[in-house]
Amino acid sequence: MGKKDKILQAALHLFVKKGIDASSTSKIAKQAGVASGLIFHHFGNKENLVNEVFLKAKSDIAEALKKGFNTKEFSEAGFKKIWKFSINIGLQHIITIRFLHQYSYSRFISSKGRKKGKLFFEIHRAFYKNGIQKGFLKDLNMDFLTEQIFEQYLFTLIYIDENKPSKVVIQNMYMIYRDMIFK
Amino acid sequence: MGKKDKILQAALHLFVKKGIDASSTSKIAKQAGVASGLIFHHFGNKENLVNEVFLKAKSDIAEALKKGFNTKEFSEAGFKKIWKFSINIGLQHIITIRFLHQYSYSRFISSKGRKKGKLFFEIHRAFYKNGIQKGFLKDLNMDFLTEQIFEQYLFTLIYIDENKPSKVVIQNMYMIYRDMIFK
Amino acid sequence: MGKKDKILQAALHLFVKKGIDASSTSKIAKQAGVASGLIFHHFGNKENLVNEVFLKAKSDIAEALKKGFNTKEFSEAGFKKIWKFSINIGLQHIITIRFLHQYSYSRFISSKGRKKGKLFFEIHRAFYKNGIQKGFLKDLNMDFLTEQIFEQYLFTLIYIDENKPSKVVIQNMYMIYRDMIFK
Amino acid sequence: MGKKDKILQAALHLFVKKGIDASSTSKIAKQAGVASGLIFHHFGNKENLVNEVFLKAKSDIAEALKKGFNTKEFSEAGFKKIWKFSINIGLQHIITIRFLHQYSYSRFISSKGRKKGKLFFEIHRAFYKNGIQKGFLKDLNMDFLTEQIFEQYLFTLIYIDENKPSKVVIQNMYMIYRDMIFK
DNA sequence: GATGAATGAGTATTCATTCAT
DNA sequence: CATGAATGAATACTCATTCAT
Repeated sequence: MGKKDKILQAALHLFVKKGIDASSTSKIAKQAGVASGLIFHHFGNKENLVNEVFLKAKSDIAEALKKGFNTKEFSEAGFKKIWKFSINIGLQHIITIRFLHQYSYSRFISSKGRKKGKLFFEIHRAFYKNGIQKGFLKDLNMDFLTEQIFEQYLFTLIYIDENKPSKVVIQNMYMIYRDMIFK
Repeated sequence: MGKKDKILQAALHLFVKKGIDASSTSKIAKQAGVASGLIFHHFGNKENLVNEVFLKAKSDIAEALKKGFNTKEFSEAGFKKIWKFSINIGLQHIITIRFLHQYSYSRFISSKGRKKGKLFFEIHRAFYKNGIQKGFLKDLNMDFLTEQIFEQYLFTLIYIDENKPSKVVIQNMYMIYRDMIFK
Repeated sequence: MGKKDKILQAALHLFVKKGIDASSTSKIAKQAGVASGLIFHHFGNKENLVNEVFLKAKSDIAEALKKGFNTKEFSEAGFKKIWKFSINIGLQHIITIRFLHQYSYSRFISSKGRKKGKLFFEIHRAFYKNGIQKGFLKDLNMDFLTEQIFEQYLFTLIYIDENKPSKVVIQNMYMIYRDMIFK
Repeated sequence: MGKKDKILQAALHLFVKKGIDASSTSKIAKQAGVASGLIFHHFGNKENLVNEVFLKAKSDIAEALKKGFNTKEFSEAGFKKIWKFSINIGLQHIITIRFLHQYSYSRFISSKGRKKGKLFFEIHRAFYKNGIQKGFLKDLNMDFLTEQIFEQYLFTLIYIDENKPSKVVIQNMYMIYRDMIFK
């Protein structure tokens, strides 16, 4: 892995563990095993670093989730399959998920970064749109719907990771999820 | 207002606007119009100050919401009334709400503080419990249910504050909310 | 001497010896025997410190020179007396003089500071004005005249300090000086 | 223009605008449109670069002024002609002039560099010497005289550049200049 | 209760310089 | 000749906290 990637990785982990403000650039550099100046050579300043971590996080999750979408045709069974798959993927990327939960809507992410980040999930938007058109899903504002679903997705993953609930509880969680958006 | 309260108020506003890490005690003191040393005279250290801000926030919201609960008997109509009332109250205390959204589950709040904070909402837990017993609500783990509801409440308020949605959209938001927890 | 004054003094000496850019605030603090943070407590930032050093320098010199002016009435004999007196005073404050020579017209001094600094020399301006009115001095733009004279004064002092010239040479220097401005 | 010359030019401009300490090698490289390493390839270190900029500056000015000296025979009329010519030349090279004014006697220029720099002005020294011998100029120490004249020349140019004075004022400035050194 | 001078470790960032390519 | 990634010491400035008044 190149040194730039090592910085991104170390930053992601520290941001989640300690918070962005409390993760000094020198600690990030030490953790990444590079000179402190290299962060500024590659990213210019800490703010840019944070935004690049964010973009990589969104991109990584979007990439990993993509494999679950083998169709644009919405169906309830298909949705449940995707949900299960997505939860599994999310638990495999739990650090990245935690970062997104903590910072997606924080002052650390510029609105430019937020906009760029949304582009990675076009495939999901299309799927939900199809669900609305076919009459499965509530006819909600698309923007609100997708944000709500993603927030809920993140919250669910963190709850699972922290409380290791039984299969029954997870089943309950799915139901809540489904009832929120299905007609 | 006493100087101690001025400090608490200034801290709340700065924490929401700039973040806790980025709100230095000296800036808080300046904003409150008091000497920097006074914060340590009253609160000992910054950590204690943060936790007292948190406790006051929870207490203020709980106190304000109390007036909406004139019964412990759960009913769908009563729930909707309370929901509307709570949204109005929340928008009147939007700064406090934002603070709770950002920091309730953050590393800044000690587990002791979090526990204390839950006590203020006994009245709500009782109400939901009654809702489960009467068969209105899904038979979910009480802890998960209340956390989920409060998170959802905060998210809704912030979405409304930021996007000023139409009555129809707010109605939709209520429906999502209701379908999540009602059987 | 208070700690604030110790900082001003240490800064003056370092600025002259090493240059302003090369005199780090931590070196200034160490030289002054105070904590590094105290500079920022008292002056806010390095720029302000530099400007306060400048103002103190101008004020100190102006104060010391004042004693030489017991009249506002210009005369050639009086002028020569004042010149000799001023040279002696200047040599006693040679560090301060060097600071003014190096930085009075540098980018380190704000135009606001420069303006304030001029006020200290009202007494001189009045004296030269009188000299022009009485027909002793060339009828030059007052602003140009006084700046020219002060620059020349600083240059002379530094030449004397560095080359320790004989009385004859100093006499020559006076003549140059006189011929520049006398009709 | 070769890349080496581009570096020298960019350095000159930045040194005048921002100061030498505040002009980092990487900024110089960026301004010159070359890779940062190239400065060290050509000049070894920053100090050498500064001294080469200085030498080029002196050489450029000396070269440009040379054309005004078509005689070694001093005369008052000749001197005035040369003065006017030199002021015009100086204004055409104002950046270079400013560099010399700021740094000729600064700690950035090594004594070796200063000595080398003086060689470019042999033609002037000879001219003034002739002026002393012929009884036009005061019988001052040659070293003091030439330094004084050059300092005065630089100061005059900067005053003109900054204040755009009228012809009358410039005429006054010449008179001061003349009276300083003429018997 | 209230002030604000004083501390010194810590922060983001810059810098001159090196070196493999 | 030319590039730009990489280094780590140094810099201006901030911070939580203490303490004498």
